[in-house]
Amino acid sequence: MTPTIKDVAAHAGFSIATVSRAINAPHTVNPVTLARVREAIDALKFRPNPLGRQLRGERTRLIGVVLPTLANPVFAECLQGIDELAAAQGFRLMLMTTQYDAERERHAIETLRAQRVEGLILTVADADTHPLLDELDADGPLYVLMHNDTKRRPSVSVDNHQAACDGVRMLIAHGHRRILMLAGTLAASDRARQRHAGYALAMQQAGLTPAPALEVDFNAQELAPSVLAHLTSGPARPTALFCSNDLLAMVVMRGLRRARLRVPQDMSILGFDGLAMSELLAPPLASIGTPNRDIGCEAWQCLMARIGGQYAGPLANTLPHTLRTGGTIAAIAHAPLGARGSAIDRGLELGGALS
Amino acid sequence: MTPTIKDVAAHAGFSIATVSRAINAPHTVNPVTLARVREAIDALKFRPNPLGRQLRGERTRLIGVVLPTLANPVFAECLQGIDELAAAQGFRLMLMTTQYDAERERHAIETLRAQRVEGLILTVADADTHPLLDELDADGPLYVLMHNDTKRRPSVSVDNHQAACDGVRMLIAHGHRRILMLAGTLAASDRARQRHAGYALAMQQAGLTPAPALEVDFNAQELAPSVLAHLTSGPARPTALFCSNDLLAMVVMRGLRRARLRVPQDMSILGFDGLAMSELLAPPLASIGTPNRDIGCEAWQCLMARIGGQYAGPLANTLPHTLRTGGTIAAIAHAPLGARGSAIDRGLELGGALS
DNA sequence: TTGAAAGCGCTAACAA
DNA sequence: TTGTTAGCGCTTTCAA
Repeated sequence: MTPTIKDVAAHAGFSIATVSRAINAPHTVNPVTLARVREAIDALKFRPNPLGRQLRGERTRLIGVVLPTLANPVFAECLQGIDELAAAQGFRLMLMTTQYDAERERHAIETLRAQRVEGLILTVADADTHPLLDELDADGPLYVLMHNDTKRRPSVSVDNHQAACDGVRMLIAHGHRRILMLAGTLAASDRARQRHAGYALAMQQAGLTPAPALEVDFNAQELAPSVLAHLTSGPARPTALFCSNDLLAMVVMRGLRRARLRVPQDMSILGFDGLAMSELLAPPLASIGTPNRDIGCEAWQCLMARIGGQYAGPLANTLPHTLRTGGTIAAIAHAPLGARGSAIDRGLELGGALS
Repeated sequence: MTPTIKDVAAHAGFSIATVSRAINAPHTVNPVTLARVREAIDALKFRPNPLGRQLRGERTRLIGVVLPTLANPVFAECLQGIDELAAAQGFRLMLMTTQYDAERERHAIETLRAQRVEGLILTVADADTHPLLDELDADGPLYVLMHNDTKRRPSVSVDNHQAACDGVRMLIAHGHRRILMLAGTLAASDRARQRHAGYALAMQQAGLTPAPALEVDFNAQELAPSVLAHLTSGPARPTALFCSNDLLAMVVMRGLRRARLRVPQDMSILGFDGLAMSELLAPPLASIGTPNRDIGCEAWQCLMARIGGQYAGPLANTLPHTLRTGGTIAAIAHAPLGARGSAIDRGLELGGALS
C-alpha cells in the first residue's frame, strides 16, 4: 500500500531516523545523504503520515470549527476567512455544524477534543451559560468564539447591543415612532438578547416604549397570517421593522409585498448582517453589517496567538460594525415637528460615534 | 493530562486489552468486568483517542471535502447535506477550499491523502482533464465529484447541458429571439461549457444564432460599462439574458436597474442555481434549480457505498433539475405570430420532458 | 474470559 | 553525521 518511512529508509539505504531527520531537520544531515533520501522519497512518492506524528504527541496541526449552520452566509463567510489563513499556515480544519442544537454542540466539541485538535473556533447558541466552555477553560484545548458577544470568554464579535442601538436610533432619526423588532425562532441566543436590549435602549432614550420581539419562523419562507395582521392592521401599526437578520428581513419584505404594502413607503425595514446579497435587492436592504470574513480571520489569529502562548489582546475582541443605509428606509413626514426635530438631532449626534 | 487506556486499565485493575475489548466488543467480556471497566471509564472521563485506532487500523473515519468556495451558497448547501449524514454516521469531515485554483486543488488533495482520509468528495474546476483525478483513480482514496458533470468519473450532478437547454427553450417559448448568455469570469469550468452548449443547442433548434458567452466579472458587484453598453444599445440589443448563475443574475439586474432598464419589461432574466434567496427578490428571479443539498447527500451515500465495495449505481449520477419560472421573464409580444406560435409549441413539447 | 506482546508510522533521546 | 531504540494510544493475535 502507501509507502512508509521504513520503505524510504530501505530504498535509500539509511535508517528511518535519518529519513525522519532529512524531512524534519534537513540541515542536520549530510548533503549527499539528504539527496539520496530525497530521491527515494520521490521515487516512492512517499508522504509522511501525519497520524504517526500526531500520535507521537507532536502537534496535530488540526483546528476544529463548530458552526450553527452553513445555510446562513454569515457563518459561511466566517469559515471562508478561517480557511484562508489555515491553508496558508499549514493547518487542517475539521468542521462540524450544530443547527443551534445544544446536544449537537456537545457532541461536536467532544468529537473534536477526542481528535486532539490543537484549538477550537466556534459559534454557540449561548456562550455565557455554557458548561462545555467552562470545561474547555479548565482543561483545553484553547478556543475562540465568533459572534458570541460575551465579555467572559475569548471571543471575536461586533458589539451587538451598540449596533442594534445605532440602527434603531437611525430609524428614530428618520421620524419613526412605532418600531417593532422581529426575531427568528432561534431567538434564545446571546446575540438576539443583546440586539433586543440595544433596540430597547434606543427606544427608551427617545422616550418611546419598546415592545417584546415578535417571533417569526422564517424557515417557513412565508409570513404567518397572525404576524402579518400584527404588522398591517390598525392605526397603531408599526412604521418600521427592525429584523434580527437579513434573511428574515427578506422574507418579511416578500410577505409585505404580497399584502400590498410598499417598502419603504408603507413600511421601513432594517436588517442585521449586511449580507452582500441583500444589497442587491430592489430596493437595497438597509442593514447593520458585521465583518464576517474579518471575524473569522481575527478569531484565527487570536487562537494562534493563544496557542503560541503570546496573546496579549483583550479577552473579548470587538470589531466595528457598519450601518448600511439603503432604499428600505423612508423618512416619516407626519410626525409632530418638535419631536421629529429632536429625534433627528439625537440620531445625528449618535451617528457620529459610528465606526 | 488526558487519560489513556492505560490509566483506565490501572484504575479498573485489568489489562489494557480487556479495556479495549470492553469498549469495542462488550459481549466478549465478563459482565462484572465490563461494569468495573465502565466505572473506571466514567470516573476518569476517558475518551478513546482516535489517533491510536487510526494508526493501527486503516479506518480513520475521516472524509475530505474539497470545494471551490463557500461564498457561493450552492457549495455551502452541498456541504450542509454532507455534514448532516457524516455526523449521523460518525464520520469526521476535513474541509479545504480552492477558489477554483488548480494549484490549491492539488494541494488540498495531497494534504487530504496524507491525512489518510477514507474518501474524498470534491468539486473541481474541470473534471474531465484533471491529472490528479487520474491519480486518485489509480491509487485511491475513493472519491465522488459534485457538480462536475462528467460521464468519465464518479459524480453527482444535474445534466447541465439539458438544464440550460430547457431554460433557453422556455425563453424562446416566451417569444424571445435575441438571447445572450452571460458567464462569470471563472468560465473555464466544465459546467460553464456544458451550459453554453445547451444554450447553443436550444438556439439552433429554434433557428436562431447562438452568441459566445459574454464574460462578466461579478465579484466587482458592478457591471462594467462595456458590458452594459452591449446589453442596452441598438435595436439589436438582447431581450433576454441567460446568466450562468444566480449571483451573476442579481448583479446584472442591479446594473440594468441603474441604467433605467426595467426587469422584465425591458429585459428578461434567467438565472442558474435556483438559490432560495434569489426567489425573495422583487420580482422573484426565474432560475434553473439544482438540488444542492441532495447532491451533497447523494455524493455521500455514493461514496459510502463505494468504500463498502457495494456500489451498484452508474458512474455518473444525474439528479433532476427544476425550472423555476418567475417574475423576471416576460413574454415578447412583437414577434411575428407564426414564428412565435411555433416557438411556444416547441417549448411546451420539450417542457413536458422536464422532471 | 483475560493477559502479554507485537506493531501501526513516526519522533527523539541516547549511542556510536 | 548516522543508527538504535523506546515509546505515543490503540487493536489484535496468540497463550494462558
